[in-house]
Amino acid sequence: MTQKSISDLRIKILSALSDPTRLELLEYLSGGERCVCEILPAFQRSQSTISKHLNILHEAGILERRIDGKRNLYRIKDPQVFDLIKKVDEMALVQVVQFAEAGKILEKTLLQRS
Amino acid sequence: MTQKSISDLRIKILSALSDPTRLELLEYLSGGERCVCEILPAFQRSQSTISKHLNILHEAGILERRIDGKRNLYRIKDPQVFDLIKKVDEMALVQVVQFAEAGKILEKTLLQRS
DNA sequence: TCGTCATATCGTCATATTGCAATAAGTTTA
DNA sequence: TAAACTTATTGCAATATGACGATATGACGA
Repeated sequence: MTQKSISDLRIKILSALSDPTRLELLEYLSGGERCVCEILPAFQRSQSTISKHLNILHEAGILERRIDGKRNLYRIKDPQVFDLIKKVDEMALVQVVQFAEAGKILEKTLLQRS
Repeated sequence: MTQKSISDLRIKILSALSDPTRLELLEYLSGGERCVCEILPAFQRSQSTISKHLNILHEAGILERRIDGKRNLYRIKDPQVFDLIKKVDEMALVQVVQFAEAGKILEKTLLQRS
């Protein structure tokens, strides 16, 4: 049976989110359930690549899949994932701001010297 | 100059967190600033491996490094990282619970059939 | 200045990940 | 049942990652 320890799961979730295409997929699916046929034209990737990315998100328990006739529909399973991404963005933003401030201080220093 | 787009940064942050050793390092450092010489004996990994992991966390802006004499001290730079990990754990927990519940339902069904 | 301590960095191997084209599998339609 | 659709899966090449031992670097003490 598949081991489902919290530690393994959190690595799985974090790894699933560590890819730009997959983050874009989540953003796309934030608009609601979509079938692969709708997703494909929205992304500049091969069908197999998109399918695999969707599967990785599904395996991580982030997406849910539903089959309807010949279509496979994916949707966000746990919206908490967006809180998580928001948190990451906050952290990233702090760094961008710090970087910008460092630039200003450098600029000021150079001006004072001149 | 290093490009610092939010998108790149969030992938960097998420990738940095997608490794069990690095998550353990963060937990270890939640106790406060520690030098590498203290960290090493607490982990079953080679010195070069730990050093690299610390550097990845540093590059992602999660750790801060301070040199004091011949020692290198690392500490958590942005404690928000723990909120983030907590959020991941919540998501992981939901899945574990769902998994357990599914097991119970299965069990109940089997009992009813017998 | 030499040796030692503490740590980073390099070179290398094994493994994982990502991307694509090709193919398979399951549904619907003719 | 065959053909057409839709999507997953497979097989590979290219690249990234993680681990380790070996080596380099930088600070301190003798």
